[in-house]
Amino acid sequence: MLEKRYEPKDIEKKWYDFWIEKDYFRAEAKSDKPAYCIVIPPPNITGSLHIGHALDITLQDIMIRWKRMSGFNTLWLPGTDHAGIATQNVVEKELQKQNTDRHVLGREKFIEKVWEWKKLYGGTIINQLKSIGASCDWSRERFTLDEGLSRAVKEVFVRLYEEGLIYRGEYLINWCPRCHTALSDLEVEHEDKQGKLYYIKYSFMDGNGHITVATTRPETYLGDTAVAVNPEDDRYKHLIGKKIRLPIINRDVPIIADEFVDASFGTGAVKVTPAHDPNDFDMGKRHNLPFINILTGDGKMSEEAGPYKGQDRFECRGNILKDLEETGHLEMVTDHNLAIGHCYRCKTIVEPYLSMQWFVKIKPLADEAIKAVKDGRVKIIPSGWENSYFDWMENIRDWCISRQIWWGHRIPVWYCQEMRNAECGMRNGTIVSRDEPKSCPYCGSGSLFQDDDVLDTWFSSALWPFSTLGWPDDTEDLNTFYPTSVLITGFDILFFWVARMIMMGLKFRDQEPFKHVYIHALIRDAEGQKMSKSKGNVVDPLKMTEMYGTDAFRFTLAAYAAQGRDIKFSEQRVEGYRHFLNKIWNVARFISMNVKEGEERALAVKVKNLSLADRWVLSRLSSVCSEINKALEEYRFNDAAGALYQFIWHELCDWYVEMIKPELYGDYEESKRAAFFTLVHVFEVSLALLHPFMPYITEEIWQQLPGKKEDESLCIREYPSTEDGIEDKDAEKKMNIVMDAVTCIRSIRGELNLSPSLELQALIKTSNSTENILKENITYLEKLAKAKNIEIGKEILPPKNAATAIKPAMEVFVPLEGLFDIDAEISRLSKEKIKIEEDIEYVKKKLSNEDFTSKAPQAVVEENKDKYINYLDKLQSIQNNIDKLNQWRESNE
RNA sequence: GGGCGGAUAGCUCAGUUGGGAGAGCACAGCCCUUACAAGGCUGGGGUCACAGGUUCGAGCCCUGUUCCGCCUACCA
Repeated sequence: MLEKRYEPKDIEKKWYDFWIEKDYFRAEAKSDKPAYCIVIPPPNITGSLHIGHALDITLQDIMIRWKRMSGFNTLWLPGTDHAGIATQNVVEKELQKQNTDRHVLGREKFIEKVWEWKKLYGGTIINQLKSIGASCDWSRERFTLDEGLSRAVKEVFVRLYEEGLIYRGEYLINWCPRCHTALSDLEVEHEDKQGKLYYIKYSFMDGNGHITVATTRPETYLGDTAVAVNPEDDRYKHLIGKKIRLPIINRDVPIIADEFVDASFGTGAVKVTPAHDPNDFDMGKRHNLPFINILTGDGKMSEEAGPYKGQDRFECRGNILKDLEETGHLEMVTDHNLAIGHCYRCKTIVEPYLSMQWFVKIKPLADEAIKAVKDGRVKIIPSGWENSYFDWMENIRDWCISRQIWWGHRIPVWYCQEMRNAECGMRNGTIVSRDEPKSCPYCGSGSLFQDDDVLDTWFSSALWPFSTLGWPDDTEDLNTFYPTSVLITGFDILFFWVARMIMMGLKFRDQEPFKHVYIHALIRDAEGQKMSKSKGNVVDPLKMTEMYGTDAFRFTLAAYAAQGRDIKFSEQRVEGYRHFLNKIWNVARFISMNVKEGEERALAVKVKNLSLADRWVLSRLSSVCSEINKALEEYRFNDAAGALYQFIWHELCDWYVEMIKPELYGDYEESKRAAFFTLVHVFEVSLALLHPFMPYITEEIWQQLPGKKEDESLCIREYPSTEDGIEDKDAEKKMNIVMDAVTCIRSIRGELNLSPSLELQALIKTSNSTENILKENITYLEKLAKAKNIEIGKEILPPKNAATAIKPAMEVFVPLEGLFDIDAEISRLSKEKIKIEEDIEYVKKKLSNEDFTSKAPQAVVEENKDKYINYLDKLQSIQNNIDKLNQWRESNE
């Protein structure tokens, strides 16, 4: 006998340990079974489980458990990401607390520190994944800085370099002055802000007059090396070639002509700062202008800033504005909206900054990745995301991959310091190598030093689907599981990660890394706001599992996961699904209460005499099985969850269990056994269907269920298919008639506020076809409608003082005697009458429209004609009853 | 600036080839009926954002408008 309440805590741990001990989650490198593989989006080692992970993990676990049960050789490959900048930041903060910093420690010692930190805290998130039931193959867990993955990174770097797809050069990149490193374009978050447009007067060198330029960043004027105008702009044509003198610092720069300048914006004259603006950079190249870097790496003004040297960039802006104003060079200031780039890790405003960096020439890789999606080798679900993917891929720019931090994959490049011969000189002493070279392969010098930079973390993540499987070695895992089956993740890393995996997978494996990409929603709070620590509106998934149990939480996430829409998370809904678990738990208790000694074996007996209820529920089960499988196949998690909820609660519990109670409590052994067998069978199959969604409670109940299958765990029971039920349309049809009759009586009871304990008599006037069905199943009516002395027949006449309910093919009368209120009943029926009259009007209009009858499909026309006849019948019945009631009333008066 | 998505019951959302709108929660009424009051039964509640169009027929397809959300962008 099961406990009165379901207590998740102990049970969850018990079964997770059991599954691990039995090694169910381990995949086979070689197997006759078809392979099914998902690589986990590796969470940061600095992270702890947030609700987005919880959704992501739940959906993956559902797919994995479903496929494992469905007979696949299933691999869910887990791991974590070293998260270069984020992790370095965390450890640096620790050092700060100890009043030291990484430069004091030195590179080697610092990295040791980070590894120590990783050992201590890096496993946190992995344990949290386990706690929500993730059935990963932990024996294959990987970390992006593992020896093996590092080898893959070097291999890829070297090969891309050798093909000319990786190059080094001095360009404008996004620079975070706080993290002290370059960022890729993607790592910059733009935020729209109300800013100012400053109009600065530049006097001509000869002292006569001036030209005004507009800028949002006045401090950069210190780096100006030209003023540009559009060559077609009549206002300025005559000034081209003239020189102006920059205020305060008195540098003389030319006025140049460039097509890029939009004459309609601002004054039509642009200050050109090649070292601090991407457009100006291009112009600088075109016109051979000097590049003056006025900033230092930590966002302060450099040597080039003259009197402003050493000032913080924003402090400097203020000072410069003041000085320009005082010297009469600030013409005016207007409001101006602009998007400002922030570092995605620390939110500091980034600077376009000129520096020497490594880049991936991305176009050739992107072209292949576009093709893979275009011709369907990679399918993105929901397909709406394909547009974004193409848009980004088609306008992609070279990827800056070097980072000026220490934690990460150090760039496998060395520089020869001596460059003893021409060959070495030709290469600028650059040595790109998989292994650390002892001496320069070109000139033999032993004086080498390695590039200081590390690679973008996403560079190693891009290799994840094959580096984790053993690449560059030719492993069995790789042959078995690559390409993987599906990648499940949020859209926020579609470009960061998904797109880059596709590029790298195609490049190095000649095959797409996954066949499907399922993009799920972002979880917001109940008001639709993005969750963030600063807003204080985060929902802690671990708290949810503690309060409601992991299963209820997981089921909630699945039920929420409709495609293409964000999730507004409400705790109430978790509570609702906890009730669902309670319901399931109680059916299990009901079953356990009805098991008697020796009955378990009887379950194996082939039962022949199935009742209508048995046949109905088995038929419903059959269609639910196919519904669930189809929904999961199409990643419609919410539909699958909804179908299970509906079936188990409202069909199995509300109808079936109630219907078989008379049999279970009765003495007729054969039908008792049939009912019990069917109940246990349907429930067992339901548990199996549910298992991927709520693994713990289903396992707990299943283990105690009589007549379960041979397997030692629900984890490895075969996933149900339509054959687990028995399709029986005839039973469904008959059952619907029985249900209609029950509903009629219940409606009368409910609408007249009669007590559920009050037994009612019922007289049912039927058509030919329904009479026998109802007569055969009269016990259901008695039980479910709490009715007695039921009379069924074609010739039934409405008794006096009876309430009436009408359904297709039946009229139900409930005599009420003293309780009967004739006026209330007339008004009840009149309401029904109005409804049906509206219906009739609607269909009549349709049918009398010749266009409809001639142009609509014949089936639709027929359907409406049938409807019309049925409506008329119903109206007739209602009218007859109203007439009768009126007669009675008159005769009583 | 470009692109994408959304607007359906009080709330959160389904709605799969266009054939008279559904669920869960909330609400109201009757019930401690021996699995379950975390429950049962019954019921009320919608101009499917707005305006046009296509069609015999539109929540669904097309055009435009408004509001909201998101992505993207080298708008000085």
